Amino acid sequence: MTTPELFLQQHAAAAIRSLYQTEIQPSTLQVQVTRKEFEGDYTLVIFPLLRISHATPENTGKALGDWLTAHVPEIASYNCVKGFLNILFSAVYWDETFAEIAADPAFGQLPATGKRIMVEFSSPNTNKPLHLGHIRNNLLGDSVSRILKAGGNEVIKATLVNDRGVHICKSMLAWEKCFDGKTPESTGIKGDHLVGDCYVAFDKLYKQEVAQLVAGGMSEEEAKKEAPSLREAHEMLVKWEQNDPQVRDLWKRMNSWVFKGFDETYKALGISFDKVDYESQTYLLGKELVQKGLETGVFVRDPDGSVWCDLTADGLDRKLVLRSDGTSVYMTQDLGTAERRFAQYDLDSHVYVVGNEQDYHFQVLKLILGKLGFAWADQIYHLSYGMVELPEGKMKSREGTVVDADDLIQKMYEEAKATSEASGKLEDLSDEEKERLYHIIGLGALKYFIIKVDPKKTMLFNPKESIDFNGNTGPFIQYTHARICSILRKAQEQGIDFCPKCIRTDIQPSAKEVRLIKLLGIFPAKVAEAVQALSPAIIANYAYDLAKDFNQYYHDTPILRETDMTLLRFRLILIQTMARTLTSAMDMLGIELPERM
RNA sequence: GGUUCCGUAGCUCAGCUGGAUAGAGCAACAGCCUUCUAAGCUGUGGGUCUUGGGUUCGAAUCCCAACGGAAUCACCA
Repeated sequence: MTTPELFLQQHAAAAIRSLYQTEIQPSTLQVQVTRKEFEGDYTLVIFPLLRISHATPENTGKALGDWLTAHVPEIASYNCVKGFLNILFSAVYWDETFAEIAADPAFGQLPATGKRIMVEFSSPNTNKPLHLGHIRNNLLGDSVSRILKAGGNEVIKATLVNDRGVHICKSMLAWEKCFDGKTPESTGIKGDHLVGDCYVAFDKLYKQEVAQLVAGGMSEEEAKKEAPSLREAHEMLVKWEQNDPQVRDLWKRMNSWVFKGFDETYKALGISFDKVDYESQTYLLGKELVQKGLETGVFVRDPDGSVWCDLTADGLDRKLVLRSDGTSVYMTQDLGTAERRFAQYDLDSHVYVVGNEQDYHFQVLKLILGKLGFAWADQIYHLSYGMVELPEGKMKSREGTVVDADDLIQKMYEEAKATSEASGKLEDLSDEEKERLYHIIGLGALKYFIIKVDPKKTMLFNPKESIDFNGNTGPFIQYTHARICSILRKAQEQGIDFCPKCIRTDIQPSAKEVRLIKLLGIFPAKVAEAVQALSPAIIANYAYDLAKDFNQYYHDTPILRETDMTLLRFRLILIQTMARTLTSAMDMLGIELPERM
């Protein structure tokens, strides 16, 4: 399908060839949607053409406009304001464009690229429950996966669970010391929260110890290193690495609590993975790469045995890839994991959804992989997203200012329930159906709220003002869809038959209908843009525009009271197409659209 | 200090491959439920697009500088 922009560019280029005997690349012509205060559908910007026409903007525009209306049947009329040539397409053109969209079952799906892409996201630590920051990560990762899929790619959703390290030992230690053998079963506390409580308890204990040491005359810096609980945690990590059965057992036990808790949260968020890696199984990867790098001179070994990569020539620092004791660091593991994944899955590219505090890390990762000679190094994308901040600033787990994921999801559900009950529109539904709806709506509000903002920007969340259900929100779009479904339901009850394949092309669509068709037509371009930018926000804002436009249309077009059957069918097909487009856009965001609410 | 990112209405955000008078929502105010769902629609007020230069016929958008904010610069992950 050619877009109106392309269509106009091509014909305008032909006009220029004919009028001025000049060849011009159609893509260099500037075409935009006409601003609504002017009459027209699309606007060709004339200014850049003046050096070809050697005439005033008005005369150039008039010459082009005359040529176009005379030679292109789809162009009905034009007007020229200053250097802007506003073009009106004929009704037939819009009908045909719309017929194409409506008849295309895969509208908005881009052609298959044959590429396989891995998207890694979520990657939680197993020492505390998920919070709002993780929600942003999860939603972005899930949505980007869906967008890439709509963009014609095969997508593998992966996560790397950070299940080992000192932080877990801290929780384990605190559990042994102060939790009297409490379990999720014995307390009824969700596993990840219980382990999170242990982590907090550790921190409390640790701080007390540091304070005591400082009171005893030690410097604060030294006290922070010497606190007995921290030493114990480190000893525990060493035991873990030596496969000490007792430590391993506790580790497995506590991790299993956490995994069970995470599963619930993922389920509530509607998120799943195709591939789950555990750091306890991958943390040794990458050591052979270090060896290889040493042989090829990419890395150098310092006298103390540590191995480094010198990136000063690239404007960065020296980066450690192996400690002096021969153990690996984060970077080592990431190098190895990337190599293994590309080889194992024959990936064409790999997206990492990780917060912007790791921008530097990924810059280095990419560089090193390139130096090691992997051709796919430049196919690694770091989808770097900004932090979620509270009005008081950053969330700090130690100060108890984190917004817990489970709590937030629950709160959204409750508000959806309260709002729905107040409206009283769902009384005939079963309790089960109602529960499902409250969940869909609450989650829709939460997801949309987070995903509509540009990933790279820091975003603000105010827990005191609950996430809105009015205006530019998920529920607004869900509501719009429910209204559309309601109309289609009623049309069906009345026995009106309409199928997208048989749109008559002799209808004069109203201005609002033309606007809707135009907006629908942009959708594939929006998908392409979102794929390119790895940004769900583009799709979210598009979906809102579509819903907003529909609501205005809905308000003053009495669709079901139309008596002309041809026009009625046209309208029904139009709103059916709207529903389909809305559904596929929201599907890319992972937001469900209820048929009523 | 080096590097990267951000700065648009009272608040939260769009717009950024340069184009016409900078857009939504929230909050405030005024209307619209006998008509397909009022989680909606219409209207009013609200802006030096942080500032200053530059490029251009034309800049919120591109370049440079300043100011303000964030991230990062570990033998942490």
